[in-house]
Amino acid sequence: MTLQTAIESKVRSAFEAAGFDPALGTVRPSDRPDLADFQCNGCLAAAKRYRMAPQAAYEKVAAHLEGGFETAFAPPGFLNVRVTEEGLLGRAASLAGDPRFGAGTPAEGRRLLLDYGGPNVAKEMHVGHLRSSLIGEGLRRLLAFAGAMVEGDVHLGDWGLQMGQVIAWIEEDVPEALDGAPFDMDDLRRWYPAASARSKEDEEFLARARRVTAALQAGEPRYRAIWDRMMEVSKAGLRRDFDRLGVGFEYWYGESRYQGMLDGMVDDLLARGVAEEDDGAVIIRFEEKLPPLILRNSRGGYGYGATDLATIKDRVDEGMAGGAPDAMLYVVDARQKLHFRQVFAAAGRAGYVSRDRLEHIAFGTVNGPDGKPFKTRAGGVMRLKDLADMMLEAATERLKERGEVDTDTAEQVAMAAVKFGELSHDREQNYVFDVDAFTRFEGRTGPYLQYTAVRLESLRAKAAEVGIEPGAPTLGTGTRELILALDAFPAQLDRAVAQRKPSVLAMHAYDVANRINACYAANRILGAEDGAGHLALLLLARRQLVLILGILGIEVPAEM
RNA sequence: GGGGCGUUAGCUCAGCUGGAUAGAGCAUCCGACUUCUAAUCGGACGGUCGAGGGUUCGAAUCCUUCACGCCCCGCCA
Repeated sequence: MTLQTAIESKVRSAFEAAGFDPALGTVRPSDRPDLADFQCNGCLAAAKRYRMAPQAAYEKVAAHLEGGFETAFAPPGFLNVRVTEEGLLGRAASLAGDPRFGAGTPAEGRRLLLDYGGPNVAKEMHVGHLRSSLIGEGLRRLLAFAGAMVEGDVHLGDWGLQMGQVIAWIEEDVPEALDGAPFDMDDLRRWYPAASARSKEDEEFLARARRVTAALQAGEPRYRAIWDRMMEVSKAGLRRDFDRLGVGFEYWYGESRYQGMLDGMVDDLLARGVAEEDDGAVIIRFEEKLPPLILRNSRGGYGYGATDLATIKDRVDEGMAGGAPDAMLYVVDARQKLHFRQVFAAAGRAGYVSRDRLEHIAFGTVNGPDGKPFKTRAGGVMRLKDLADMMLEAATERLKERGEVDTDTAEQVAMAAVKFGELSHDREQNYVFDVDAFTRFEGRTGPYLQYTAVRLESLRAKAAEVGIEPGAPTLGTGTRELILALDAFPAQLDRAVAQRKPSVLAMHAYDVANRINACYAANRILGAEDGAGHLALLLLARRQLVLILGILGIEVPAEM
């Protein structure tokens, strides 16, 4: 049990014993660490509800409080709690024997299917894919740690007009490829944007792309063959990018998987009166002021409304390992919010799955320093690989200042900067992608967290050399703050899980690291009388830090 | 026109759902390595919380109006 929950339980009982609503006894970390470790604001509410002075309410509650902590009244009506030194040391001792640091399993037994990544075939991944990939992977690890059974599906954009566009482009510009001439990711990287750009300005080309799309979907062998090869080349490239980020999936399904289901699904929905025809298109209407979802356009083609709905049906029917998921989580750009509301409502209406089992984990746009969606100086989007290489170069430069550069270490540092840079932001907000800020490794960054862990390991080794082994934790400058931070982990985990936000844990990790470093600076280990006790505490904190970094997908190098 | 999100320190962002003196990082300035990794630590500077009105003991937080910005709105995904 954490200090916070233990104290809260006592405070609530005291409120009850005093004749007040126990719900008023909510305890939280204090806003004023100079005055208290925890605070309860319930006396203010009690004063109002039971018509008495806040201090009188406090006196009544305090009369029933005892054990392990000191309380004080502070105007206008705060109940301040200070943990005793014995209480702190006791908590440190109990944490030392707990690999999970008191963390519960708020997602225990839940079977969750996570849809994230979502790259398009034939198109290289760029910085825009970072958010979905890293938030998705972070959530997967977070939820798994919280006791859930989680599986991920990359949900490739491998079908539809975009594919027709590229094939139409190939047919015209590099017809030999259609006849079997080899091509690679670099070729695809040129073709896709060219095809996409041309579709916007050349109506005739767009019309042709539509015909190609229809033919591909109808199974035209030559188109199908080149599509297969594009998939092969593309997936290999995507795997490289995902591997480098440490992002993995159980399923590499794509939109193409559901194509065979669409006719039957739409017919069924029409027959059951869930869907209806309108202007030649098939749509689902909603009672709420929600625009209808288009399943099939007037030309008989299917868009992603139909595909996404079929995906849900398939995930319920085929499920994950061991059956249907309890919930499906979509880590997708916030701009798709309306679309998912429609699709989720449609899934509910169709009877595939109830809406409360579908969640859109929306995230904001990555903007450039100008406040508009991020573009490179050249005006294009930055490739994921280019970003990673740029980070690697920056990390290598930094490591050079210390001596020999280990390539793996440089890569770990670079990825830590990328991941923490992403995961420390609230996913729901847009954020500014600033190259200079990203390649800085000081302050609230991934490398700072790694550095904190690395120097402690170094310290442990040096201490061992001179015969200092971690002993029973002792208190010193900054140790109170450190133990309180470690104690807060279970609550932060609960919050991160409830809000589906790895960023909550990222912030907590920084908090822990910050306090570790303060202790490190203030308390000498080697040659100090209580060195063994402080070392124990630092290493305990390091263990929690490394645990959280693991959840965030950040590795800790041996040296840096 | 309808809807969503946002506006907090020079910059980038927190602020645990109504509480104390609104907090970090970066930037700037001042300190701290002959002894454990200075990618660090300590301190200073810096804010009419977009504007007005309201709700109440109390508002960055809730309601409302307005301004500005980004985004979405039946046959692209």
